[in-house]
Amino acid sequence: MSENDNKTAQNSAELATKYDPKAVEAKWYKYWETHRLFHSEPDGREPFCIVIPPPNVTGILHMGHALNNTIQDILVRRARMEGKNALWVPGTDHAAISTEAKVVAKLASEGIKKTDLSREEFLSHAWDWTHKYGGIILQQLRKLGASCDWERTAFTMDDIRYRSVIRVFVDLYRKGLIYRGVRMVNWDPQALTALSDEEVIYKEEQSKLYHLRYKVEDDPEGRYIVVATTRPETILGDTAVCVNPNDERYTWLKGKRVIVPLVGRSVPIIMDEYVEMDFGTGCLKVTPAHDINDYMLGEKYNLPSIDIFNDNGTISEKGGIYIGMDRFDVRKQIMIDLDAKGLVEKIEDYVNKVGHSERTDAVIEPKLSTQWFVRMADLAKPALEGVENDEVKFVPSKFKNLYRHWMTNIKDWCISRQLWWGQQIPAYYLPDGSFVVAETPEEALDLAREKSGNPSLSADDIRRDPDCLDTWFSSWLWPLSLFNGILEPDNEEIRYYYPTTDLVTAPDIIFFWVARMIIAGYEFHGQKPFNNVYFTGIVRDKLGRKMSKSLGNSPDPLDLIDQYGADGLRMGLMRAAPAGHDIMFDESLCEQGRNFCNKIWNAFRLVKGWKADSEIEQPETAKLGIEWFSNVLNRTLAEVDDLMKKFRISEALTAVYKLFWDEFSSWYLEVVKPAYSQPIDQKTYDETLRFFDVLLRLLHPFMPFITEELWQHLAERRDGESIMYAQLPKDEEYSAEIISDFERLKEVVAGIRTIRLKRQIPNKQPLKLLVKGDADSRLDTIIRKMGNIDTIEKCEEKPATAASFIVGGAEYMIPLENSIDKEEEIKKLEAEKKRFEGFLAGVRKKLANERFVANAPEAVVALEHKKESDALAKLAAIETALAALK
RNA sequence: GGGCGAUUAGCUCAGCUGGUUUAGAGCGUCUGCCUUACAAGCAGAGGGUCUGCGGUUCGAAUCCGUAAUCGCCCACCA
Repeated sequence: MSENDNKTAQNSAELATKYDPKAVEAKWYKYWETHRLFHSEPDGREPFCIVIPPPNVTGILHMGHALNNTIQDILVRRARMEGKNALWVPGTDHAAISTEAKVVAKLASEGIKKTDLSREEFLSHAWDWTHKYGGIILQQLRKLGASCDWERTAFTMDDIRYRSVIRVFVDLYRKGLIYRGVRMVNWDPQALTALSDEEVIYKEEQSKLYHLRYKVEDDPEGRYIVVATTRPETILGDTAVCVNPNDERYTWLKGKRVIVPLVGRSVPIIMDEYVEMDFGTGCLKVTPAHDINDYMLGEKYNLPSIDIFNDNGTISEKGGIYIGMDRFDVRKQIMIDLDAKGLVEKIEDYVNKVGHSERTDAVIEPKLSTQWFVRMADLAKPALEGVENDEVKFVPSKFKNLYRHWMTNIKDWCISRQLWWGQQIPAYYLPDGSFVVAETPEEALDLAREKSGNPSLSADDIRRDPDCLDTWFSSWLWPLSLFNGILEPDNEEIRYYYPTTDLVTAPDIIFFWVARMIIAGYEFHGQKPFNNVYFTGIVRDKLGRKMSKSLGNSPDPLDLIDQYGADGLRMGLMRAAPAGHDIMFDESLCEQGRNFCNKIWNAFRLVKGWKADSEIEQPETAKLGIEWFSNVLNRTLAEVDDLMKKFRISEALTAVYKLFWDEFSSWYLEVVKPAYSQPIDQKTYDETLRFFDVLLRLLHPFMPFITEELWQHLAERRDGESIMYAQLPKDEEYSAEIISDFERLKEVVAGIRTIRLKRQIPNKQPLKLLVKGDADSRLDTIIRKMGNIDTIEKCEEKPATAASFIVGGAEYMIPLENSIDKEEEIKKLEAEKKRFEGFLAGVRKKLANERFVANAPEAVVALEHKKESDALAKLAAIETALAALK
């Protein structure tokens, strides 16, 4: 490959006028990979490490991934170029619920029911599925340019990670931090499993508040009370009605019983202050089996609990009626039946929040069941402290509040899932119903024999818990388990790479994952898992809506790469993505990125097209241009360094963007550019290539492909070398004065160009420039070149027909043959005069204020004085210009 | 119900230890250019008084308070 490319590099005329990412990206990615340039092993250098937030193994790349992984890649690539031993570890997550759901659906389409399969058979289908679809997303990450060390690709269910999870479970159990118990849990009737609190998403929904009549038992007057509920189907499980004891409307009910409609069950009236008197009717039906609050009331008053639902959300035998019907169908039917009996008082519109499963979106059913839990309160303490004292730094820091709130109100974590796809809980039940917890079946048997006092117990006598662990129970170990830090806590890799450097993730998994990793880090390794957490924003569409499959508003990142190139997509995403702020994504952002690639490409074509000649003397313009640009370059290097340290990545990219486009292309290249088909002097040529080299290095973390491509055209290199390892210059000095002098020059040139535009003077026609007043002539040669000025002269009297503009304290004039529009000139000058008079008045007001002069720092006062004198000079120039006109 | 964040140009956003010229960028708009690196481009122009009100300060887009609007997170009100 290099032979061919080097040939094209010899002659830029062969480079296309447009950059074509397709031809370049695949080639370089392969080059990087085959030369193992992403690979890292422990050595003497300072480590820099990021672990990828493992995407769902069967998932595909979406915009959130694109953003998140671009940021990680930028950080890793930059670290490499700073001389660090940079490692980015990739991997995927087994995503228990969603993968199992996909496999179940696939089997169903083949007419196979999960219940007909053994656990082993099902798992073999699941592994087939994982191997077939797994890792697609990792291929997609390659398209994005992600410089992951693929040799280290891990999976939350592979051997090391599986065993790590089991070891941790046993460890926590033995520490008394894992327990098994009956609790009200969030049940997903579609996935048929319990969920943790974090996996429930509450959505506001338009629903109804049904007012139902419950007859008072044996009441001679035939009175009834009205109960308000959003879930009439649950009356099948009612075991009481509750009112507030202070509610005078209902004191007559004390000690009475009411009849549950349709089912005809007699239930007691209980009195508890939990009931709000002013909500609904003030009467609350109590269904201990299907509502967390009712459950607590049931416990308190010793009420029976009737579980009227099957696991799949249909009515169970215990419901008595509607057996086998779906809960939502029952809701409709029961209202018809109640209405027929005259038991419906009224139906109101009502907005309430309904819990949905994060994975399946099914409406969650609160359900009593036996599950495994992690006791969190003590585990959370060191993790809370670590973030509070910035040992783990959050960027932006506002997420500390969120974290603190969650950590200080942390609930026990329900970790068992009624699934097969995942790490099976290592608990083994004895014939008597008690259990032991152990890493292996052998160990479990030993423990069981010991516990039962029966040495003849065999493996067949003990039964392993069929449930699996929550996926997050494996991903919370990720920064440790990737380096085998759980099974071998003192190995070389974990010692070298842990704690990792940065974690990049979206804020919506701060509790699911980030908080728990921090907890796990302190608990299982005595150390934080990472130094910094960078929270990205959420990618939204132009209208601010979250991107989602159902809305169809999410572009496919691969399509975008196809259209704009990976660099274009990366650039577009990053320009709009400050930390922690959601980004309103618009394809025009990618267009900008693509255009920028093209700009770089064409700047390169220009430079490579020059013929250098060592016989030619370096012109003054080039000398001055080089002096100026190297200062601007150094200033930007420092600026970018500072911004990157603060994770202000989009600002850093903006700085680089402007440096390349505005300063380098629009000014520097134009200043040093030789006349058409003329050779350039060797010195300027070499300097320009040097600048280009530094610019490419600076750009590389953001735009890896085009920079690698051009870097290889720039200079000869050996096979296996890459810009990836070219080092960034650091701590270069610059002069602010040289830069500001050039800024003034830009104003002068812009002034000349404006006059040309307004007067319709072609750029080709050379002009004469007259200068009146105090002006530095050091950069005059550049003014000549950039403004196409043939002579610059000092002058005292303004010619009658000269158009003019003012920069600093000097007036610049272009004598014109045809007369000028006096009125317009005067108007313009008057406006400018007014502006500066206002400005001057402000400055003088400050300076006249004794307290300002006394209190403000010296430098600030000096600056005000400088502003004053500058404004005075400018005003004087304006005045003389006006006088000359009038 | 609690908490957090936002409100700056037509749009999307910078401006994060108060003073760097009475606010910057990109996109869009307007004007003139196919000037042999780039029309995916070049050269220019216009456009905001920083959501309202009050305060602190010599000085406020920046700090404090308050109101309004929007967004997010958390919470067991049927």
